[in-house]
Amino acid sequence: MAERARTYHHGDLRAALVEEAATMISEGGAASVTMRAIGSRLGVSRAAPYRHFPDRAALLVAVAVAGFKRLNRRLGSGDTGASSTSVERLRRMGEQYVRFALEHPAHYRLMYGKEALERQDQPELRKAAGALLENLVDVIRIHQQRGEIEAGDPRAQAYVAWSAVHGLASLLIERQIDPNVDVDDLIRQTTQTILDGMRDRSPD
Amino acid sequence: MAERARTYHHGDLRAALVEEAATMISEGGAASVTMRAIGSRLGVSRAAPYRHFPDRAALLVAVAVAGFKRLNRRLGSGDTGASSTSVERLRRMGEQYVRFALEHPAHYRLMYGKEALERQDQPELRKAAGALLENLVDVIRIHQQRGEIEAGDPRAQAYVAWSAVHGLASLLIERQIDPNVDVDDLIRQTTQTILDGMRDRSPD
DNA sequence: ATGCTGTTGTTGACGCCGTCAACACTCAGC
DNA sequence: GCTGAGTGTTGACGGCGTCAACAACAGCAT
Repeated sequence: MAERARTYHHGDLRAALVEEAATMISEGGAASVTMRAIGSRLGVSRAAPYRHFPDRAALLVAVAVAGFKRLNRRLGSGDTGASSTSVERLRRMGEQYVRFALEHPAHYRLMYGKEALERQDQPELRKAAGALLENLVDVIRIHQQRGEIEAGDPRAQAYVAWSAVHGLASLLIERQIDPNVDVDDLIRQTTQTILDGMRDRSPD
Repeated sequence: MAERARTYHHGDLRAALVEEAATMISEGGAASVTMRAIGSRLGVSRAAPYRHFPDRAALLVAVAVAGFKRLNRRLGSGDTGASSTSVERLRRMGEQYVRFALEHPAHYRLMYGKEALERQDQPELRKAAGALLENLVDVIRIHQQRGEIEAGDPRAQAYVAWSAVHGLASLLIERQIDPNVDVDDLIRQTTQTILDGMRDRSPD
């Protein structure tokens, strides 16, 4: 069941393609994922991937979707327990978000780079990114109810927070930030600034 | 001096290439800028651009640098006068930043997309982006001295603010944000949250 | 004016790419 | 065992970036 020992049919080429593409992306960026190269690496012909994806962009979209799911899982696993004091959970989410991007820069780039996918509105991708947003909205709503975050449309606040961490991740990945600054400090300061800006100041 | 009326030599092909590339990018994205297409559009051969740029990436870098300069000029032109109340100037910078990105999405993408440029550390590009950061640091320092922004490393604060507006611009461009939300409101809320988070709370 | 030299533009060719069409193999179910 | 759908292969086409060899021009010294 494990290895089908060189049969004509691969066994599960589709899954293998997505996995191998992710590996290639981390090694040489999305541009290095060519249909010919990935076929060769998996021991199949250049046209074999077309039995599972209509074109190269579709394969890359599948990889991007997988990335969003991984990221989502990572963010969700952050202590759902109410043990966290204050808005600690939100801070941790932001931190994990940026850390994911730094650990998988090329993959992260692909997830947000519509350019590389050159396609109209991938619904799958939109759904995966949407799930991430929903997660964030939920957490924000919880903290609103606890009075730790000012009232207002939680979706808008989620967009603001998402913008901050995505922007930081993007600038770091694209090497727009002086390598001498302490990344951990910067992450902390970014999340802290956002949280301070969203803190409930009603008793002011 | 204006038109050299079909001579063998173009006159100023280098400048024409950068300009035409920018046009093509706005029309069909960076991917549509091929050496053959741009040559054809300018009435020269496919290899002519190579007399002015070592390869396609170098041409795109030149376009990206031009974009940073335009953006910088736009941000700088925002009322240097001390007439602005409070941190109004910072808010306006953020707004103009995002607006630029929305008006020139493909160009903006190129400016930050190292992937498309697939190159090691373009010093020209680094310098252009660096100028933008310096600008922001200067303005933040001014507001710090006025006591409108909490003390601390202004560079770190600049990175935080930059992250927020860049992230928002990026998410908007990549259509990750529900088109039903009011973009102007979102821009305002983002800049406001960042400014609140950076506001001096020493008399707390 | 003439010829030299460096710059700029052209054409031909190479290899790589995505993709399609036609063909080949394999396997499950009859 | 036959069949048909699913999967993988090969050949071919056009487009791409790029290099090498060649051609036209501009400016300058003579």
